[in-house]
Amino acid sequence: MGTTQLESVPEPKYWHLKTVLSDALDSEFAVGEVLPNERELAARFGVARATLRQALEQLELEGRLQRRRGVGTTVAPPRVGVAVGDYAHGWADTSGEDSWRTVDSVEAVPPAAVARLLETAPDTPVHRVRRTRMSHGRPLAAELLYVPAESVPGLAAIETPSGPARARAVLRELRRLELEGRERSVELGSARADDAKELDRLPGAPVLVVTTRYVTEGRTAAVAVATYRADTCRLTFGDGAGEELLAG
Amino acid sequence: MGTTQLESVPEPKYWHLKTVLSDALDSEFAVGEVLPNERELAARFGVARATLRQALEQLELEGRLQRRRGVGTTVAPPRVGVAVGDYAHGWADTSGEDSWRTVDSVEAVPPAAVARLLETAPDTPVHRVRRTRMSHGRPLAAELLYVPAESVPGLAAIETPSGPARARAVLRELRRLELEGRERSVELGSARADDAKELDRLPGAPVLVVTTRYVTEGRTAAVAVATYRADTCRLTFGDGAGEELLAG
DNA sequence: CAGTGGTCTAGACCACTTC
DNA sequence: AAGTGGTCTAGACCACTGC
Repeated sequence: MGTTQLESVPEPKYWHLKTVLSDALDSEFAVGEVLPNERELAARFGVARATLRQALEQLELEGRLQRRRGVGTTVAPPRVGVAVGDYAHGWADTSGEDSWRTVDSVEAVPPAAVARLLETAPDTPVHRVRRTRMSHGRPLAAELLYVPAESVPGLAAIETPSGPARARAVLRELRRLELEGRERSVELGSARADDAKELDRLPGAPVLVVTTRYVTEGRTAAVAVATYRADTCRLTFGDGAGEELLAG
Repeated sequence: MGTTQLESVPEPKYWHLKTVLSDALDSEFAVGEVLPNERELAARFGVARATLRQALEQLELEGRLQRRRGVGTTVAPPRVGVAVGDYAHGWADTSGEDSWRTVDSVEAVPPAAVARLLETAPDTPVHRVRRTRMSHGRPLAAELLYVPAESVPGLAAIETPSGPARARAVLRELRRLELEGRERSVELGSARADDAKELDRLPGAPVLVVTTRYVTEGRTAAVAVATYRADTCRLTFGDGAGEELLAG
């Protein structure tokens, strides 16, 4: 009766390590503070560096740590609440601390999955506008906005065919459409090389992929695929009633 | 002039491996098919098993593969589109292929973050209803619903204090409230041990954490924290206009 | 340049599922 | 008992940052 089933299911070392580190972060470290390097931490806990890294990886995934090659591991600030889909009525570049930066626009054939949403034939090129979402000077998200030519009929063919000016022209035309609704999905992905670069992360970094389908007159006017840094972002979706407590 | 800068930025082996495997999955494997085991794959590609595993991990994160200890690695079906927040008006257990299963309810002190949202004092116990969301017989999500006593005043104190019957009683009372709105956030997390068990995954598995705050009469009526399997789920958010193409 | 995190190896053993 | 994926080790070298 006295046998209390101690450690009959021993948890993995890296899991226990993660708990210990997590508690230490709460009590002994301030946001921004740098941790001892991996080799020292591993030695201090008496584990191999790979095991220690497994624990750090989890904590980074949860947004508790930030690791940068050549620099070190620092305590991350709490995740930012990022409102998706509340940037006023469409595609305006807002200003201030949280804003979209329009990069450029090119003609391109969208990936098959996007073409399906756009209801265009698989090889039809469309306008592809690249934007970056910044907050307090740091990149939050990289977005590719796919716009079929039919959605922006007013676009003069003579204008410059690519680059930032073209991108703004596409957005300007898009803003004239009346939206009937939006449809969104969120899933986990890993950053492609180009997105990773914009997000200041390594390729393969975990991202939240937000796919938005904009509907007008029963058609799909445009499709946006935005990849948000999963380590730093908490996506918030309001439905208009009341202040956004969650966005805190 | 002829020097075309080949491989001046060599990509990591596991990254290249991932690409190769991903292509192979598209062209040579069917959904549900089992791959050769890790030791053999590693040998076949001439890399260490750890390196191969790094590639497999990424593919699993992207929902391309499913790995089960003692069984093997299989090709995963495309992610399910899961509608969050469309289960008809509140907390009804829907039936059919996609449904919530109410597990139980206990009195418990919510985590600090939840207490803050509920606007209750940190140590106030509340009703905690546990539910599981199933689709086609497989677990999609595990949810903890926190309901302050004030939100369900009609709850008779004499009823059984915990268990499934109590859980249903709480939900029944909750359904009488008129909701003014909902506020949602989505972020990446890793499964706690208890959630992992319900989701049929190992602890630490990547999950999408959906936090919902239900508002009524300016107050927070309840807070739900649902953890969805990130490997199998794509969360969809409609806003009511038109069919859900993304839910595919 | 020194110091950091990122990649990679070649092994070992463990936990779990299946037969 | 055999076979799978999961954990862990002790090393090595690479890529990047900052002084």
